[in-house]
Amino acid sequence: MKYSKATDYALHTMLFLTAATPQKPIGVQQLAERQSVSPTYLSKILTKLVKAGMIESITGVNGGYRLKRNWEDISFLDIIHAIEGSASLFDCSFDHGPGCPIQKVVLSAEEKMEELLRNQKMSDLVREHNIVI
Amino acid sequence: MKYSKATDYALHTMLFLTAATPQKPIGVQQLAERQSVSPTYLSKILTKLVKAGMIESITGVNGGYRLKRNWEDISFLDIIHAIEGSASLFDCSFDHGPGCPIQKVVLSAEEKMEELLRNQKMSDLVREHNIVI
DNA sequence: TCTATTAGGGACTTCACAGGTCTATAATAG
DNA sequence: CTATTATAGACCTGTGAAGTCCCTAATAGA
Repeated sequence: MKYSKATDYALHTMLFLTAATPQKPIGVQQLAERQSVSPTYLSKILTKLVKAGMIESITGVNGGYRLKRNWEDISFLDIIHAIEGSASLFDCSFDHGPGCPIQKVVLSAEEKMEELLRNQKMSDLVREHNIVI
Repeated sequence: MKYSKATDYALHTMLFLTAATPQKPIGVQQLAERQSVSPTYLSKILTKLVKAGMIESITGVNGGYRLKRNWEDISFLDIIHAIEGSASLFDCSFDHGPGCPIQKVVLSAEEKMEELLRNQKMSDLVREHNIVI
């Protein structure tokens, strides 16, 4: 069980955009170079973030990607869910009447993890670590 | 990102063995029937639990699988790690000097989840829920 | 209005791995 | 000796991650 590389790319791109936070959008070309990934592939990933409403894209010359107004509230969990989906990481496929006790345990553990990821905003991370681009 | 079905089978088998806790070993045939999975496949999974030292197998007539002496201390995390491996669920593949801040966040979240899974013993679950086979 | 530049989308490929099956081998109770 | 049980290895199949390629749409600037 692992998070996908796409999630890795998404988190790092958001870190970069948050640390840069320019009015001027940043092209996928530039974003892709920093992570040694192909621009076409990265653009597919970023399109998911656009659809999730975290960033916006500007087509045409001098276009690219840029954070939206609510960017200070974006959490790690937001980004991860946008890429990985929001399905829970365990499904009991067995049949023991009402509610599997195993499922309950694993889901409460998952909830602990998500709680931390929900409370960790990307903007706070940038501020705390004094990350500058 | 999901836990494998193998983990599902392993957890349920351990729940069953813990609730039954007989001196007499239980055959994979019987264990497999309850979960509607093939005996050969389940035996592959249980072999991992044997190698991890959680259960022991007895070959031959009236053989099967049985918990080992330390069975009361076996946690969810023990079982999950035996099946899924112990690798962390996120690897930063980017290069930002010493220590990726994103990696730190995700790993601390994972640690929260594992903490709960480590503290939840299968034997406690059986006792609390009064599970009887 | 044309052109260079940018993102979006669909079709496709490749590879690894989950989730099995099948068969042969080894151990052991009776 | 035989029936029963676990173990191991080879094999198969489907799915999803991780990309690539190419065509289309939008738009800033000449």
